[in-house]
Amino acid sequence: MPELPEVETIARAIKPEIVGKIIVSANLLWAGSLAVPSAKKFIAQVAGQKINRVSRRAKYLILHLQDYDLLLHLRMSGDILLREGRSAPEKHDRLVLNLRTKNGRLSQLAFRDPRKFGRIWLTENPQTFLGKLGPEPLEKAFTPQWLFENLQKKKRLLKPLLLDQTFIAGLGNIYTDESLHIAKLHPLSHANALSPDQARNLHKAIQSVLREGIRRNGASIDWVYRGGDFQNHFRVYGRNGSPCPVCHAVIQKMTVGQRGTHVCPACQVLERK
DNA sequence: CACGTCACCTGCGTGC
DNA sequence: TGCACGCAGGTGACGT
Repeated sequence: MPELPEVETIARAIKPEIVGKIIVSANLLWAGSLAVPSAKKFIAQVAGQKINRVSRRAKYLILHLQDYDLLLHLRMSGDILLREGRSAPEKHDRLVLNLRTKNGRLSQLAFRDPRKFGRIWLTENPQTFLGKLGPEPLEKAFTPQWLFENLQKKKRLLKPLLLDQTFIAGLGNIYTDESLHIAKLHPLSHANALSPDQARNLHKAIQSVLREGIRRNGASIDWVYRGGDFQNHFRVYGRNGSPCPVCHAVIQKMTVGQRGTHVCPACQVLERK
């Protein structure tokens, strides 16, 4: 489930539930989920740490602890679940943090990840792992001007570029397809061929679709469910064979950079350069 | 630098 | 019902 709006939804949901609590202990059920440090160090270092703050950067969820930052990346199938009290780990739990409030109330934070692609970092230097990310698309540094200038510098195909987290941070397959459709741009366009107007439209589309995703609490598809409903408002993603909501042409599915890609052949015309 | 390919994993829907 | 297959919201390591 995890693109920017989904991770943001999770961050907002768990923040009031876990800030101020103490991580009493950690139960690491799949060591492969741990990027850094070693399992032994992780368990020792995380124990006793208070959760001071929760934030998000790109698709990373960040728990700011007393002495470390705990970074969680959900990749394709990860999720975060909170449980009251103490219960046995569930089938796809990869890490469970046992929490306690000052007055002794117990709860758990579970990192659930069926496909085991997700990763966890416990570090004093988060910039080591977050430093190469591009701008946050909903923050000030991401302006139409910035987008145009930086598209000009890239020869790459538009969709793979938008998926590149070092270019812009937070877009994934769904929100990229949706953005391109709103901006009436073809995923196979060359980045440096966009006009200032097209760049401005793309900028606006990216921001509006991410805001819509957040407003709808993200998209919940397949067996991963978080209560969001953006999946009911997709314009093109997963809608191949259905009519375009704008012009009613039949939406087509193609492959771009090994990713399923959805376009309206009438709205998104590939200009040959 | 840009691009393609593969690897990492499990689960679900489809079609035979 | 069983089974093979294709596909999935992401990224990183290669090779050309």
